[in-house]
Amino acid sequence: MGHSQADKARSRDRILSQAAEQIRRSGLESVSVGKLMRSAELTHGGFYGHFASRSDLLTHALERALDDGKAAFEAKSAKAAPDYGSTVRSYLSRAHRDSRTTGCAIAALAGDVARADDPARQAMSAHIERFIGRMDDALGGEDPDKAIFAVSALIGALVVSRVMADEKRSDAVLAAAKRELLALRERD
Amino acid sequence: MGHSQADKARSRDRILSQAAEQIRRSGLESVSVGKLMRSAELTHGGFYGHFASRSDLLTHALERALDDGKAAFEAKSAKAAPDYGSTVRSYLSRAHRDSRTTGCAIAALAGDVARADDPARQAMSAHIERFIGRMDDALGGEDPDKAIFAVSALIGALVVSRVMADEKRSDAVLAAAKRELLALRERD
DNA sequence: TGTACATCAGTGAACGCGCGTTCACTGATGTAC
DNA sequence: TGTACATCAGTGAACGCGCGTTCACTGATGTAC
Repeated sequence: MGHSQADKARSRDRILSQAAEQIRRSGLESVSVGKLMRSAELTHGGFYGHFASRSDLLTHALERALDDGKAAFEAKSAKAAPDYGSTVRSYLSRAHRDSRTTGCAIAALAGDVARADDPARQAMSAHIERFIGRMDDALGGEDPDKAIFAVSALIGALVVSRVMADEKRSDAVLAAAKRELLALRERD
Repeated sequence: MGHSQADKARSRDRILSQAAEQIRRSGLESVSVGKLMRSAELTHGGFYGHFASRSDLLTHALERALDDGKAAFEAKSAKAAPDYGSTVRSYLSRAHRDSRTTGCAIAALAGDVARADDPARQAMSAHIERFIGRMDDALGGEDPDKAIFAVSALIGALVVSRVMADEKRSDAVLAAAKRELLALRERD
């Protein structure tokens, strides 16, 4: 336990990154202050030096999860201007399906956020819009509806593939969506 | 408080339907035994005459929610063999988006079930497969992948539309998905 | 550069509360005669 | 059909526990001189 300002910043960062992982693993409401602080190697009393309340932490943890997910995803596509095909293939890969804790946080938390308060919905909406924007660019920007639809379908297919109890059927969902979304580019 | 066997069956039914509503409103883990029993106009002690544990109740409540959602949806399409176009239009209506508590439970709970235990994923998987089967019939049964994709995209678009904080953008998600999914039928 | 001291990051006991679950009890139900 | 009684649906007090939050405290940090 350090006492410097730099230590405090590092503590906050550790708390947030543990919280972000936790909400993606088990949902927005799964975070408990005591367990969270223990996982960040601190004691529960110190929590309120970093956040005003558990609910305040949740807002920041959601933002962090969304940023982490985007960063992980953009790191993979590497290039400044990722193309449509590789985004679809990477998003609908089995590796992405199986890494809920590090993958796209929109897919991991959309169901939770749909019933959350306005700040949470605002935060996720902004990330979805950015995702749509990138897809629109990748599609040439001629038909914004295609980008909106592609993003919705990517998220839907990933979520459904994570529900399917039978792995072969789960794979089939990813494969079907991949095929149809790649075909979408050619259409009209 | 009745004491007959018929009364007990009615009590169980009331508990389950309250629980099903609750999990669709606020998520699988939001159910508390005390509040649930109060909402079913009983006291908490009686709960264990109906279910072995809270977790046992959750499994049954999920099944109930899935059945309720399917029933509500099939009642709307009325016919024995609902067609593809009307299913898409009804699923992606603003009315459906705005009635999370009574609409499709797959969309309401997919995110929760993706991180739930195997029984829950089995139960929802079965409902998704049935939905895919109906869509495959409606599409003529020539390309099963199309039905898988359509179901994934319907669920994704509904979930995303429920996240969007701006109502116009939420409407745009529904409209874009509607257009693209109706076009899907004509393709190949 | 060295000392004195205010600041403040982190600790851990304590709080009131709601949770899931158990259990002795009450009294209506429904069956055996 | 009428009575005696076993069954059992539902009640409500009690349990141990973990929760979010507060607070007096400790001791390292970093600043003023």
